[in-house]
Amino acid sequence: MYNENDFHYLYATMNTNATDLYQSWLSSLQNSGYRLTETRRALVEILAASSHALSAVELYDLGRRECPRLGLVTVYRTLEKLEELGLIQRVHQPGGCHMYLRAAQGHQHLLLCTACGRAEYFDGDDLSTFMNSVADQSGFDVRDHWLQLFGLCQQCRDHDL
Amino acid sequence: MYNENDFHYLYATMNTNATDLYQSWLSSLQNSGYRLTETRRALVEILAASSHALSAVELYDLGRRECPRLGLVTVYRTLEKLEELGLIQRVHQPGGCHMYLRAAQGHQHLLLCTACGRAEYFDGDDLSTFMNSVADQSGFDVRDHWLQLFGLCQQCRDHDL
DNA sequence: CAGATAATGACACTCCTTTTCATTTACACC
DNA sequence: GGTGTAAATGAAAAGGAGTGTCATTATCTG
Repeated sequence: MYNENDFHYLYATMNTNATDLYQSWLSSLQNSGYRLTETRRALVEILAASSHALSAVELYDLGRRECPRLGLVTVYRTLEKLEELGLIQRVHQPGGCHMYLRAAQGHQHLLLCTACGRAEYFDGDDLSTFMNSVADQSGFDVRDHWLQLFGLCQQCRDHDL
Repeated sequence: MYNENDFHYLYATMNTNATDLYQSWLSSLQNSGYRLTETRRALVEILAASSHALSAVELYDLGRRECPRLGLVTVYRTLEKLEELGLIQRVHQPGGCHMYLRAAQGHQHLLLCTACGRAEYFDGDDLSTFMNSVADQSGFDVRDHWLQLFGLCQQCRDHDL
């Protein structure tokens, strides 16, 4: 079962995609006039590599491994900047709504494993037909949507039997 | 624009549907061994009649009109019980995730007006085809989903013209 | 290398929510 | 209808998450 304190689940080793993401996030920060500090690099690296949505405290604990002097305030401020730049986004789950994950690209939607907490994006079919029919029936001018799916990821299904 | 303190928007006069809901919620509470107090009736009445998701404090302020001695603690406990019974559910919005609304029935999904805050349910087309295709592609065993649409409701569109 | 200023971490503070506890109230039973 | 028991209430206090303040440190520019 998913254990919030088991960082093995929270922080996978960095793969090529994550490295690209890491570099591009650093560029984004720099292009927006933000400085690249050791602390910030560490936090960005963790977030870019994470396969799970992270809370501020989880990120704080992970960050302190590399920067023992890290303060929780810095974590909040870093999350704030990354969200402002559209690089990460908040993830809402039944258990809590203050977790952060790399932002969706285009029409991606979120798949969350209820057992291990893993978060994945999938490229959603276009839902605009559906949305238009809703708009017609309701009188709403639909401008945005959130779609999240919950279930068991491949690994957790395998473990179960 | 939507003003949190303007209760006219938050608490419409009770219509027939709301009365039915109110009565059935009271029965649910009673059937589960909970007692029907004056305070509880008032809070249930407000929630059943509300066209907007309400925060604890909003419910508190509305409740105090009928029960001036009402405490905020009671509001939290009442929300807890109603949620436990599946009568209300939390609504997650960009601005906050601690608002409550009557629970969705069956395959209903949520429509939220970003201008006035009005919340409506619509009977969603069955998304199971879509979900199956996601399951096939991702390896996830999809068990549940959240779908929320954001936009402008009819009234707010008219006002904006 | 030096100056300007962004970023940091410690501390204090606010806001939302939960816990504790004495009092009040609803319901079941007689 | 009274009466007893246990749930429900409200006040006060405690807990936790997130935000401001400020002196110090670090980054980037020139």
